[in-house]
Amino acid sequence: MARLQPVRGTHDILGDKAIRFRTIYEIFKQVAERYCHEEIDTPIFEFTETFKRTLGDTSDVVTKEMYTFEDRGGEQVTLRPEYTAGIARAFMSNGLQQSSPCKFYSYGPIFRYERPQKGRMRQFHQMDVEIIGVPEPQADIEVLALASDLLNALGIGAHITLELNSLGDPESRVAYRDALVNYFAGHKSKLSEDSLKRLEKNPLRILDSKDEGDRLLVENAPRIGDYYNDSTKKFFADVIGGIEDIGIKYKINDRLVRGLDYYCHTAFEFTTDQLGAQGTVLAGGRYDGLMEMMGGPQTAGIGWAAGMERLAELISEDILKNPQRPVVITPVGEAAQAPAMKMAHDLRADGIIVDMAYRGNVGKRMKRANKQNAVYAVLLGDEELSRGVAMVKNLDQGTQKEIELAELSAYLKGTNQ
RNA sequence: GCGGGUGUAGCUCAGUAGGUUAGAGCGCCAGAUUGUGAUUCUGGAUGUCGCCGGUUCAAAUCCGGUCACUCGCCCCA
Repeated sequence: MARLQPVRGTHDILGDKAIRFRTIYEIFKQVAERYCHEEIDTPIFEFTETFKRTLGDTSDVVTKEMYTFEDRGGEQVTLRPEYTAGIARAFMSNGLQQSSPCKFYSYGPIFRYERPQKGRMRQFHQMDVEIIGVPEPQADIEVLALASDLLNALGIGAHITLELNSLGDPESRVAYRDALVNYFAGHKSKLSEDSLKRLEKNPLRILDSKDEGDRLLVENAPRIGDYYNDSTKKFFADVIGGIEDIGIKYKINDRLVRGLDYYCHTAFEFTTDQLGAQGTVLAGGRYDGLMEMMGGPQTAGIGWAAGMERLAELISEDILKNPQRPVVITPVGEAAQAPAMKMAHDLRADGIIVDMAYRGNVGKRMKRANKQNAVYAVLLGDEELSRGVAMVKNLDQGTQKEIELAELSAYLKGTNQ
């Protein structure tokens, strides 16, 4: 048994989970296309450099969470730990500056070597949305509207809050960062061990520390809003005004931050209190500095990613489509086997969902039909064959009726609705 | 990477002053009913008690290690 275990932090998606994933994806696709986003599917691995460059050498994701290996040609490659870097790379590789702005959506597996817990896997799945090449706040508004529409379409809007912040333009952000480092450096003795490290690597992160002592310090820490310059203020006001006009509820959280340098302006998280410690269900922000950092031309970008596993836990039963019920063909006797297979094939060609009752006596086969949640069982034996009919039993009503083989498809379709 | 909890049948779980053959419900299989399911009745199989080692006359039970799951921290969707 030991060796038949899935690798730690991975899971098989089947049954109810598969239905949930598919339902969510279909709704996502529908909503995204309504916003004129196009599908993009980038490779699940890239040169390690692509992620190192963009995420920075000090981030946790790069230093300890990446699945990196050398391929047979000696290249260092990494299973994608996030979407944005790969899509930005694709944007440049394909010369899409020419057709900018671009709006993308994508869905697939993401890999991070983390300690698994509820709502956190090593291979997990994200839906992703990006708008590239639009520096205007309209992109921020649209991307937030898309997120909000998606969560509402999934029926979980009521359990989720949008937390919103602006990290400002580079000038504002640098000014704030300096003020913050300055402030915390003056209180080093009261900072938690984790936050002392953050002070070096990622001072903004101290703001969302869960340590009690840190929180007291954070209370009196400088507020980012006080460091916005005029253009940042205007940009943020435009975003807020835009989502208010649309009727999206939000909460300003000036401690919501992003560690990486290429982030600017809008940062947001849609969170829930129903998933334990992993409350963020969808998160994103603006990354106008990213392309430059990757060696391309300065290009604006904004996007978000949503965690499939977390959403799948939240959505309620009633948005799940019931699987369509099949017709089950039950041959009786050796002579009926081949004609039954042929019948199944013909009915399927007509678009009817058909399964076979493979073995056993009639009782066994009926049992199987029932277990398959079939609408009808179609009995085909010597007697029926000789007369060119099939016995069609309605399993819900327990009634049955002989149908001419030529009429069978039409009969099943006609009453199937 | 750090700390806590848990690991017994396919599933949900009983089972500790260590003691003979390890249990229940659900599910599964078979029969009652060899041309009629879902109900009912009868019967059956569930298993290296996560794995390895130690203590003991004796370990599912106690101890150590290990693996997995789980909750939290870090980080993040």
